[in-house]
Amino acid sequence: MAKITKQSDNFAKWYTDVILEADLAEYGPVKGTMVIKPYGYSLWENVKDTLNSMIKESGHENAYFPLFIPKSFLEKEAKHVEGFAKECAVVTHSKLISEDGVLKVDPSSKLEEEIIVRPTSETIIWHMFKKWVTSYRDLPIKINQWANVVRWEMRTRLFLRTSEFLWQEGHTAHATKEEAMAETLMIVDMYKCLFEDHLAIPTMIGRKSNMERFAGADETYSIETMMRDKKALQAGTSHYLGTNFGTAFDVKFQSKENKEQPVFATSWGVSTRMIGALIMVHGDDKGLKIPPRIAPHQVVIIPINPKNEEKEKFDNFVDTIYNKLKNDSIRCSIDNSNNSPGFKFNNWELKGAPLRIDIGLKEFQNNKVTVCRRDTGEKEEISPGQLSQLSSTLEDIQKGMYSSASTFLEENTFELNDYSEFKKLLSKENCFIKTYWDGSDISELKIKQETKATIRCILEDVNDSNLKCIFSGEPAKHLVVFAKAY
RNA sequence: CGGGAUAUAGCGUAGUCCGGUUAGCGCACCUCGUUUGGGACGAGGGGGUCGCAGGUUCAAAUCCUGCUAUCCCGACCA
Repeated sequence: MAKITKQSDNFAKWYTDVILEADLAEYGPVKGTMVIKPYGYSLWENVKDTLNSMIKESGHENAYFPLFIPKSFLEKEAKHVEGFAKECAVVTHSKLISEDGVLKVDPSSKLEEEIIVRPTSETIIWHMFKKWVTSYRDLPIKINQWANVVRWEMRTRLFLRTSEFLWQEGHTAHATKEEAMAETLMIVDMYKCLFEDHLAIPTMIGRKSNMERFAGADETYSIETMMRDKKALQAGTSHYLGTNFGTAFDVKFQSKENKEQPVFATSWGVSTRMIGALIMVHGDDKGLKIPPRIAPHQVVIIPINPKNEEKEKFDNFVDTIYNKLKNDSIRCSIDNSNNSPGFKFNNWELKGAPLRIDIGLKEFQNNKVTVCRRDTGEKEEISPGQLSQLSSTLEDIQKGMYSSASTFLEENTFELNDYSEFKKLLSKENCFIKTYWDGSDISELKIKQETKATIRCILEDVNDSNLKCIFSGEPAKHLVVFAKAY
């Protein structure tokens, strides 16, 4: 049977093994594409549903904008062009001709204007916002869309970087800078809550440096997370776009005072990449470990009755247990597959189900069930009457997963301000390093070239002449966190 | 976009150097039986345009040419 590579042997291989073996996803026929299988998709759906209600509760409305974007739209915002030009799928023709069963592009169907498959939707959305905004009464507009986008990446990995991925992209338009900035920050908090409370993933949050900022943003805030191999993964971003897109698409509004004013923008998103984070933050050598709140199966029941003794009564007993859990709103399923118990135990550990309930003849006769925790491996016999405590066990697992991930992040985050120590530490192991930086591109670039570590985010600004940049020794402007990143 | 490797059943592979039976094996699958508390076992069975297109030859998975795709490593990126 399939065994997965140990994390310590080859973390990258472990990651791929887990995804394929746990049946989350598999490779699509076109390079960089991925089929998200039912188990992986239901995981995504649970996250999506949670986030979707947060988005709606915070006053946003869902809408849908087209996949196809005229090439000319992308040209309108200079930095945006620069950022995305190198990774766009382009539609140039609309017809194929069949020659002896071989399909060829019909040259006569060449498009007047080439069409871009959206790498993100700012341009098409701001094109529409121009039509929608004339007065201060039209603002703010707070739109979100769940969509797929395409970025033609050189190097791809399941969930982390695929040519096509699923995400949510929020786009808002505001009358003032303050309001847009407040929106940007509110979203950061929303993502923080999603990651910490639901995915049990601790975060490190801050602004991006010039070099790492989103193409077309004035400020990018990012949600940084630490994987088990101690590399950083940017798991979500929220951008303050200033008036860049408003200006590029000529969107203006008339104020109460009848003055023409520019429109301020934000955009923000999290993608299926977050599933990658989930895998790499919690997984172990047995496989996935999914936090109860988003687990497709919170409890899996494994009946063990090889000889079908007292079949009817036994099955009724199992059903009773199942129904009790259902009534407690626990996502629960019974594994009646033809596999041996041993296989099922391993398989559900691989798939990361938080709790397992074994019911054999032994339990049946004693009116008990055996509960086994994925996180600790602990087994406990309880009576059916005690099943109601499982909801709190699940919460306990959820909290435990968050706190152990938190401890891991803390234990592997160091504060230092000596460059030779910095280099020594990073050459030895991956980690997060908090340190001071002078804010210059040159220092950042040099550090990246020498250590491969990048500024993940700016934690805070500093104004103290005693604090010096770790690289240049010049007065420091920011406290930042460095790490090697995915 | 550079460097490397690979392409044989659903998956993993042997065979390729040195052309020659009906392309072999493991896993998975199907049937039957025995099993089942930490990845069960036996017997039987089905499944292959050997990546694609040409060429050499009496004969090509094997040699030659071209193409395509994927994987790994770098540069770039959510």
